[in-house]
Amino acid sequence: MDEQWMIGQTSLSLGLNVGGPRRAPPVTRDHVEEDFMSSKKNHVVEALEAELQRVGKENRKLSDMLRALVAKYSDLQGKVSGMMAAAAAANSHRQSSTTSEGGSAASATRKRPRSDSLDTASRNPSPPLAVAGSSGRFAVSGPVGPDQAECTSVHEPCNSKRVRADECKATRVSKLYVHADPADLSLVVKDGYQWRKYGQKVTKDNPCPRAYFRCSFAPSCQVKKKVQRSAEDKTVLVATYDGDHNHAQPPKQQGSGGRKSGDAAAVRVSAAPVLVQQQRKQEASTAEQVADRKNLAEQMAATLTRDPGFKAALVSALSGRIPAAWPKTCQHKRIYSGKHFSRERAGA
DNA sequence: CGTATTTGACCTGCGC
DNA sequence: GCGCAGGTCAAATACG
Ligand SMILES: [Zn+2]
Repeated sequence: MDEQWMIGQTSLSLGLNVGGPRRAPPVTRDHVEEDFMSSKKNHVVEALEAELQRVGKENRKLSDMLRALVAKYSDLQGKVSGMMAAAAAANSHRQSSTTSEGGSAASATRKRPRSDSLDTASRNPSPPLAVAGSSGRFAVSGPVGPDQAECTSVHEPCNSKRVRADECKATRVSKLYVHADPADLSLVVKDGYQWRKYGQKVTKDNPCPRAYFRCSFAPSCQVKKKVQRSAEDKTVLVATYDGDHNHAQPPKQQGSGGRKSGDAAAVRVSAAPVLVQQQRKQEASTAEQVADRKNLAEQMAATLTRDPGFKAALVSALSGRIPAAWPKTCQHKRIYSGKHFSRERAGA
């Protein structure tokens, strides 16, 4: 089905793999030479065909692996969601007794618990799920020890009223608790990704402002995060991640000119990014770990399978031609995808 | 000079 | 319909 594409792409790698036998336009001088050239040409064609077959084979192999990955993922996701449902049921039982958030009774009375997990999460420390199967309890309420980060994540289904149709694809929301110096006013959680701050707001139930960040790979990556100091313990930064990155963590490179990204500025925060990542893994129970990894796999699988250019990228990768610079070009344009969203919404 | 951040204005959803 | 609160935009500003 992709033969045309394959041909086009393999022609890219010809230069790499075949290399030598590129001949000049045939100016026929001799029958002998012509014969020689034609035989050589045949040789090249054979080599090309072999290469084509090899690449096709690899492509099939990778596709199979991807399929298996997706299948495994959906299987595990089913299990996880089952566990989540059970945990949520258990959670809702004791939720009434564990509203230990503090004395913010006024705000609590004003609003009914919304389905928006971000909102509820910020006012209610008990997470919307408890995936910790082994430990039984999943306490994120209190601040963790110094230099520790704790993370909880959830697949947000389409039940939120505020979630619009275009966001209905089960956005993942995860919370990360990072210990930070209270004297440091920067609301930056260094997690290895690059973020662009696009807003700050003082919320009602917390005197500390909440900062809004968007992945600097936007609009290709729609991940957002909110960072706010815990109302109880100002040494704790609560980072709420909305979505999953569809790319790897950027290397510690900063573009020419301009200033450092917010991520780089976060050196002041106690937890190093790698540390955070590792602690996320460590804190997470095995179930969550699996879910986390699965989610990553899902992201990759979904992205790849959805992307028509996946195969092209695959072949490009095989031939070492990954377009590494594309996010940079994206950054150059000041694209606010959200603007289009909101404006369109306003129009409609 | 190019890019990131700041910050007031604006938009949208929700409760009354 | 109005007011409130959270979220986002984008011009102005800061920075390397
Ligand atoms: Zn991203």
